[in-house]
Order: sequence, then C-alpha cells, then structure tokens
Amino acid sequence: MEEKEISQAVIGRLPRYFRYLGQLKDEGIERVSSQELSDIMKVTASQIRQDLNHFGGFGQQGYGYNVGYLYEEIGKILGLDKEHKLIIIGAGHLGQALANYVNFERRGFIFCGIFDNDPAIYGTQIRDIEVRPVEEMEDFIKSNNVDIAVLTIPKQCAAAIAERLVSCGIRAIWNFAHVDLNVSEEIQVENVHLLDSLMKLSYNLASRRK
Amino acid sequence: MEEKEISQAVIGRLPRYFRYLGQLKDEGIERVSSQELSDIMKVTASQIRQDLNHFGGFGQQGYGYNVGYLYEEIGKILGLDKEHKLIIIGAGHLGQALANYVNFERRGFIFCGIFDNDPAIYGTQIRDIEVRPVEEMEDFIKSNNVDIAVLTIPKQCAAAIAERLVSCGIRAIWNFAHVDLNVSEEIQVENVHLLDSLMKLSYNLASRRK
DNA sequence: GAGGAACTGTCAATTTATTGACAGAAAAAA
DNA sequence: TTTTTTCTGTCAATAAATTGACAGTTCCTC
Repeated sequence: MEEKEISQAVIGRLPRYFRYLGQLKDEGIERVSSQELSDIMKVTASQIRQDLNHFGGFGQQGYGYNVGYLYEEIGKILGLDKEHKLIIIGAGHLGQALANYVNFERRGFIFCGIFDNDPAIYGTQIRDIEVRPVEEMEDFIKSNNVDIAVLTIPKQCAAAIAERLVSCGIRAIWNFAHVDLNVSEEIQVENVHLLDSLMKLSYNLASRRK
Repeated sequence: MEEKEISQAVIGRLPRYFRYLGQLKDEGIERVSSQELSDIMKVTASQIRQDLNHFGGFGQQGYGYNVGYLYEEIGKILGLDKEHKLIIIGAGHLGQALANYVNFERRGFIFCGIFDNDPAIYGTQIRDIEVRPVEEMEDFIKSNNVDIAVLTIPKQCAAAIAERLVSCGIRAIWNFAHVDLNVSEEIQVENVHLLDSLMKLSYNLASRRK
C-alpha cells in the first residue's frame, strides 16, 4: 500500500495531529500553518511538515494547510474511513470497560463480540452484546469478518489464545495482556502494557525529571 | 538523583527488562548473559549492555548478569522498592477497572481513593474503598500523602481537574483522558491514549506492515 | 596454575530521527 | 499589476539512538 516504509515514530504522531486538527475543525478554523500548529502542539514546525510530507503534499505555499482536508486525509491514512470490527477476549473489568467505551465506535471501530471462559458471566449483556464462551470465538471470527481482537486476559492464557486467533485468520491484536505475543510477523500487534507505563511514571517521579 | 539525563527511550525499555528478568527468576535461573537475554527478548545484546550501563555495571565479565540482583536493581531504578499511593479520578468503567487491578499493588502502587462527580455512585465500594465526591479530592491528597493521580475522566473536565491536582501538590499524573495536559514541567505526566494506540494499529493493519 | 572460552563495559561506526535553512510558489498588500 | 509577505516542500546539517567491535577481566577446564 505504501511505497516506502514509514517509521513507527511518524505513525505514532499521526493520531495526535488528527486529534488537534479535529479540535481546530470543531472550532471552525479553516486553515492552519505548520508554524501555528507547532505552537499549539509544542513540536517543531519542521517536524510537522516533514511528517505530513511522507504521505504527500497536503499544504500549499503561502496558504498553509486546509484543516478539514488535512483532517480527512490523515483519517484516511489511519484507516479511519473504513469500519473495523473488533471483539474482546476476556470480559473482566478491563474488557468490560473497553466494551463500554463508545468513542471507539465514532472512529469506525465496531465492538461486536465479547468472550470469556467463566460460565458464570455467559449471557451478561454489555451494550446489547452478550458475553459468549471463548469456545465460540473461532466460529464467530470467521462468520462475522472480525478484524481486530482485543486481549484483556491474564498473561498466562494470552499466548494460547493468540495462537488460536492467528490460526483462525485474525489480522490484528490489541494486546493488554502483560506479555509479548510471539506471533507471525504478518499479524499486527499493538501492545498496551499498563504496568510498564506506570513504572515509567514511577521512574520519572523518582528521578525528578526536568 | 541521576547524574546525566537518561533518555526516555532507555527508560521505556526498563520495565520490559524487569519483566523478563522476573520471569527468569521465577524459572529458577540464576545467571544470564546479554546474548541469552537478547535471544529471548528479540533485541540486540549490545542494546541491553548499553542500556544497563547507564545505571552502572551490573554484570561481570566472563559471567554475565546475576538474574536476582539485576532484577532487584532495575526494580530500584524504577522506584518499585518504594510504595506509591495513587488515587483515581473518575469512577466510570475504566476507573473502576483500574481500581480492581490488583497487580499494581504487587509493584508498590497502592490504590487508596477514588473520586467522581456523580452523586449516584458516591459510597459505592471498590475493594473496600468507597467512591468519594470529587470535592473531597484536595483534602484527601493532602492528608494521605498521595503521589499519583490517575485521570479516567472525559477530556472536557481533564484540564480543570489537572490544574486542581497540581495546585494541591500532586507530583505525577497517569492520564487516560484523551487530551494533552498542560501542566508545569515539574509534574510528571504519563499519557495512555487508548484511541491513539488503536489508530496506530489501524494504520499498520491498512498498510500491512510486514 | 596455565590456557582457552565466555563475557562485559565502552568506544567508534552506522543508522535513524530531528531540526534548520532556503528556493520558489501562492496569497495578500500596495 | 507589481511587490512584499507568507508558508510549503525538500535538502542539508545536526543530534540521537542503535549496532558493531574489541580490549581486558573472569570463569572454567585440564
């Protein structure tokens, strides 16, 4: 899809650009220069221009960037113009919290199933979707064309579940389990290691950064 | 505390080293070389040695690293040898999920209060701690010596709450609200922008990164 | 206890990321 | 219209991060 491989550092900044542009759009602002945006976002104007230029020339000399257009384009680059079906594996507190987070839907991430291995909660309704036994996971993925699996399960089961997900054709895993998944390179994995993040905060607190 | 500023790239890798070392320790393994660790962790041995060396020579030529010792030392560097009291602002689904996550306690992060602005849930018990009105937040922080505030509130209220937190002396914020907080440089902020993470996954899915 | 193998710590080389500079295009002003 | 200003896209320079190389220490074997 892309000609040259674009670094994850750049990709990681796109959602933030998207967020600020959405905000400017909501404020009714139609154009913005890299300099203005850099002031708001506290990054260099050079970085903004460089980043955006990886994907093509969205701006115009002497004018800047059209907020609405750039917002749309970054949305497309991020794949937000398409719907992604996602299922959640693990209906514990975190799984349920994510299932209830409606903002994902606004960006095209459609929550369509949640699975657990505890019979006591089978059938529990979360936003009109009932908790299913994890045994039904494979069939559900195949028959519902699921793109993304969200892993909110204990680390002990994560590897086994990941393997099952891969073998039934899932393409992406959003992993909240506190282990690194060892799956094929073709499967996209995005880790959210909350404890790691908290430890980083703890370090910075202890070392009184800046 | 530290002589030279250590880059956030290095800090960000420490929790992962810590995790793998903990695992080796649990398996009863006493020593490990940077080469062995690099094989397991899929990073270069050079990077491991370089990273660890920022904090001092933990290894021994011809022997490698003592797993238990290195584990302890990284724990100290991350500040995990001390207890950190944390409170959660926002008792929605995510706030409650985090409040219920007992693994934080194992690393010294003590959940000791949760606040909300919805009177309907005041008094609700979460792990023996009741949801308090957010008005009591400031007094609670001051009288309980709270280190970290976890923000699980809508982005609209985040800035105002952050300001209140800062003015009553909080030193660190773990921010789950989908905005960048504009607080003094002395306050450590660690953002967990779930939607950004999901968008990154979406991009990689769309561009089929290897 | 001597010799070879296994390692680290560190320095240098390389790669990657970020920032600065500027030519030239468009817009705004005169 | 002409001139001046604004602002991008891009290239070059700088800075930062990662990797490679190796001297020298320790361990292990014989």
